[in-house]
Amino acid sequence: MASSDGAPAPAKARLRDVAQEAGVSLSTASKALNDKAEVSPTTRARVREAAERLGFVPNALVHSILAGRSGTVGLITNDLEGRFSLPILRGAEDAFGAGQMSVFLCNGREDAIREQYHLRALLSRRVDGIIVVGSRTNPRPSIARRVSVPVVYAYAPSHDDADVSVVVDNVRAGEIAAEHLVATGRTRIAHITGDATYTAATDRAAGARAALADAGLDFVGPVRYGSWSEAWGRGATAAVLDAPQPVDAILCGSDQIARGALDVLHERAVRVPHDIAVASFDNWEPMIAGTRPSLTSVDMQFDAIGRRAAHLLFAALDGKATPGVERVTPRLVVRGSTVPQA
Amino acid sequence: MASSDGAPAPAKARLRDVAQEAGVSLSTASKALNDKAEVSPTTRARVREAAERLGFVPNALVHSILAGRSGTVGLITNDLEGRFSLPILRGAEDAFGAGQMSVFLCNGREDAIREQYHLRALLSRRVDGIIVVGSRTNPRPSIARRVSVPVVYAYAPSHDDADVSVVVDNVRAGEIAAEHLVATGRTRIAHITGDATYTAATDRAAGARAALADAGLDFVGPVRYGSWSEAWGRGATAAVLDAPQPVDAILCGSDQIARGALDVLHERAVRVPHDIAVASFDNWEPMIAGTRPSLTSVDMQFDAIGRRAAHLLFAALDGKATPGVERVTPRLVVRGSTVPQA
DNA sequence: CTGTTAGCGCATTCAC
DNA sequence: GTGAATGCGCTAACAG
Repeated sequence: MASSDGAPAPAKARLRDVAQEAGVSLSTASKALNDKAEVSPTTRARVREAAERLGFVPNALVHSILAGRSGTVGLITNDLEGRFSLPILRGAEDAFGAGQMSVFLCNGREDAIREQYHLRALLSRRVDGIIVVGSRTNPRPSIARRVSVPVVYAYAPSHDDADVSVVVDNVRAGEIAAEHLVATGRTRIAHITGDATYTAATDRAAGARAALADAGLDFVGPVRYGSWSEAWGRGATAAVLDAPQPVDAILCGSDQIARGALDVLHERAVRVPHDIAVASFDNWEPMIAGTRPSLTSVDMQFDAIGRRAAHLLFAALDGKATPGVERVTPRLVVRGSTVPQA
Repeated sequence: MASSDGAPAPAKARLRDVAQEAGVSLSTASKALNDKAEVSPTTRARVREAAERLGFVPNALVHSILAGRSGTVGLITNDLEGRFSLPILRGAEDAFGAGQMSVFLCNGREDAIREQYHLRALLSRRVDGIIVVGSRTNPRPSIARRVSVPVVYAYAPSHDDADVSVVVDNVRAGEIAAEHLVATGRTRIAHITGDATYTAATDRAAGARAALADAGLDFVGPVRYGSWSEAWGRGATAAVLDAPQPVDAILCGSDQIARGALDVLHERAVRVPHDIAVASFDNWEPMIAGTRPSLTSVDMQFDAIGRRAAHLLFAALDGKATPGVERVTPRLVVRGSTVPQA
């Protein structure tokens, strides 16, 4: 098992054993370990020591039954790679306070049956609440009508307005990106983005367009919807460059699309950002890290989503549910693809 | 909360409530729901129906206490992005059988204190076992000497030979990659890889060198250790091309390094794979997806590691622990960077 | 200050 | 067939 030395058999010690070892009664031992009531310091010390010696770890299962709260939450994800889930989990862990709340992570894999299966297991384990993380930003079906614990939807909102959801404000993301391009003097901006069936694509485009309108501008050419791939970034960028109207900036729907764009610009000896600036969305570190120049990108603040989801779950536990969709504001990270760097 | 319709208050139903609703005693209800002993079909049906109506979900906490096994395992990860953890979790979920076993995922964040904290929480929740996922392949300290449940180390092995570990066979990975290059007719192979303090770098290099030796070959030039970045891939590739000895293949320590290499080769109008073949390690989909040509890479089989870890944990639960390090064989994925594609 | 008792929700003996 | 009784590990009221 765990130890190589012939350590004392790691049989789980019970409070009873501790009490016996310390020569006190069950309840005294309990009080001593829980800093309860009046227990003489000597006794307390003796109990503590006994517990230490026996490697006593209180049984949280029992405590959960007694308290009616388990101190656990379920996180149901549908995101295979963990691209969103892990950062969100991190944020949630932070908000919960490490060790206070433990998280059951289960992967629904986009399969409703599987999700139901996991849901049942979570309820059976008496989680205090559930966070559902979607795989895309589109609204998703509510998890179940009769769930006995609060549910918070993260990243992908629930279809049902009565549910509690936290999402990235993609419209705002679009605005932020466009405002930045305008602020750095760009006026002829093309937009290449992903699949139009993703609200992430349409929302960002709408936000950007609105921000441009505020500056008396509009996109040059149509919004070029395609796929979230580098290949599409390359293809669409070539089309943009070959179009009659010149551009001085390309806003890309994702870092991967932007990589494709940079590739083609480099190939055609277009200087970035001097001739054409490039900005994108996601700020996905591994994608960003290697680009030349480094990529200005709008960060989606997954950690913040996780933290807010945890907070909203807490609030719901206290009966203070806040139905509706909360939007987290993304954050622009400026790098060399829009502003020349030292 | 969860439901928008005025669904019946989702107060958790207890077995007692079901029994009452069905007009039977507690134990009869229990037997009926657990397909136990002799209960008249009519009674059983009546109980079932009552349970359904009340949305009864058995309390697994109680069952865990009674059975002495909780049906949960802890997964302690140190991998911030979930790059390894999530695929490993997936594999483990598969091996456990969805819903049978629930997984507590906690993030140690490379912080021993934090890890201990989580460990304590897991033990308190009476997990049946623990899987520890490292952030790099280097051996890591054993989690604790006196842990009362089996522990399996995944990805990064434990320092302690008495522990149970499952890792990728990086030496084999190196061999596989080199064998492939040799099999496709390459004889002058350079190797660019990451930080030499990572065993992943040194093991792969050693494996590749051994395979080359079997073919009467050796690397052209020194193994170029650096960092796991595209920038290093670019820099080192330039150095390789500028060196006096010509090469016909570059083996890269990671997909990111390979991206950097492809970049420079493309820039210098070197044809891949015609003039120089490129192969790498990790087979990380998002990194691979956009390259031109697509990248031949050795897949690290994280799912398999997760599955094996789960199996080993099961075995240990049955008292059949298998101390030592088990190595999972990686798998070559051939693409256009080594073999011209249709 | 310390010990005794009841009971959390359920499965599992046993009697009836 | 069915139901009342014991107990899992622990804490919260009570007594002493």
